[in-house]
Amino acid sequence: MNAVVVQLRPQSIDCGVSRRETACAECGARAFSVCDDLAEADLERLDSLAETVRFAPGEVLVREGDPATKLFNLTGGSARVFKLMPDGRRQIVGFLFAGDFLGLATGKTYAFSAEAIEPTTACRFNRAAYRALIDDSPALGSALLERARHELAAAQNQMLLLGRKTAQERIASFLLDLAERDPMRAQAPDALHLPMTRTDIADCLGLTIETVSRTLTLLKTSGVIRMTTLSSLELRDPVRLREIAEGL
Amino acid sequence: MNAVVVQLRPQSIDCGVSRRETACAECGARAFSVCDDLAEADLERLDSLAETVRFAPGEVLVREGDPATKLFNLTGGSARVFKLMPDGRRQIVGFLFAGDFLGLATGKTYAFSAEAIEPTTACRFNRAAYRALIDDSPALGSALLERARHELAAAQNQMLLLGRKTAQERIASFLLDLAERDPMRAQAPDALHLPMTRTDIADCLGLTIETVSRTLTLLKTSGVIRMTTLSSLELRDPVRLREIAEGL
DNA sequence: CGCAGCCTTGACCATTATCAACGCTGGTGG
DNA sequence: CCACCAGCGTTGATAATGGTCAAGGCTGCG
Repeated sequence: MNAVVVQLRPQSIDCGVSRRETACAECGARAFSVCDDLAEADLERLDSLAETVRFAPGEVLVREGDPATKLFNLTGGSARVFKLMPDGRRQIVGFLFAGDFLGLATGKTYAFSAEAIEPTTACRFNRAAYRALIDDSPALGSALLERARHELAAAQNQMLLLGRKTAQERIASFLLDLAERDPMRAQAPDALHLPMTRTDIADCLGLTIETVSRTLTLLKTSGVIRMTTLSSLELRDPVRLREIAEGL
Repeated sequence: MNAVVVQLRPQSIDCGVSRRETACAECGARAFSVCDDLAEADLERLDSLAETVRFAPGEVLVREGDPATKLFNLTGGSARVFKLMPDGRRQIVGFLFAGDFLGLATGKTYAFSAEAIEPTTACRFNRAAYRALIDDSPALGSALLERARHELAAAQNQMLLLGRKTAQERIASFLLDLAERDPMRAQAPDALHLPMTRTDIADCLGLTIETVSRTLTLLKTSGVIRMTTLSSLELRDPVRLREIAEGL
């Protein structure tokens, strides 16, 4: 397979993994090329651009306001992307998992911070060199544009969630979203791993940890979900959960 | 000026206005080319793709769920872009003004609806043909990617607003945002036109019309703004307004 | 001039935030 | 190996922000 750009899971295009890393152990089965027509020279350039980096939990990938010199492509683990207000209020604008790209929304400086949640590995690129490569390769450019479209659509869904949904609807939407975006480690169908803390979930959904906790208890009590441990649960009634998420 | 892509105002790249329309009366002074290197053949293609359309207030430009066959570029007036929940709850994900592009976040079907607020004119394109042109023209593609970046960054700011700001902070942010995005019709500096209804503002900020009204009254009373008519106001203390928006 | 639609204001209510206490759990050191 | 401690999560009581319901006032158009 001669592909720099691989799809690690549905609707998640990895635009950074170099050839050596294409056969990712975890997700190799799903990986397929969406960008076969890159020239050998481009592949060499990408290889020379990329470096593999590791982050411990809590470690900073990028900091809001810093000059945006690097782009990242998560190859393992997970990260939170967030914005802060001067008084410390935090809004998590997204979680990243293996295959997700960090830096699409980035201009001269980062408009958000990002931290690893778990031990995390990523492919790091020099932004300027990467952009030069995009300009040379229309296929890579349109793949990125496609990804930006998905992120924008996801952002609009999140606006609907934050602006108009109740606490229960938010939690239900969040769980379904997570199940769809991070199916890699599902041991069983409808099993779900929550690498992030309750505080992270609260800051993503515009709630407090208490409300998150109470709402999870509510869903648990009504039999829609079952919590196996603090960080893993089971969607016992995904259909009902979807109805709740949509406000039905 | 040989430019299909013109910048109508800072950070707003018009990727659709054909040559004939480049010298827009309202904003001609600010327009400049960001995409000079399009071939004459591409210009002809764009011309043949584009058609000018008019919308009366309330008229639908696109409807959520419909096949996405058209893209739009507003050349005058304004529009609201929104998502609906089954029970009618509405979230406005953005307002569009002259020079704004509609359809960036669009895949096979529209993920949002859009309606004209005022009498509105737009340049309409066939999506498939437009995408083909993008593939042929790297400059146009990267201009679109750049625009997608800005929209994504704006979406993240809106998430912070919806998830973590108080009613007063939301209104202040909204007014400042509007002042920045729609400076065209400013008669005086810090004068501001509100083409949308209170309901629109509420549905954009995740509030009710009553809260919007009360909060505007509050800002009026504290002397930060002054309302000239229902749909136009004056930012009397932009610095203080900014502080309020940031939660200081 | 009158009406319809939108906006404002007021009174009351509810969802969620805040404050507080307690419990679980995993890691560390005795 | 067990016990303690720190950090995170849960639960409860109370409070507040913003929502709901209701009435009245502009305003612009016919």
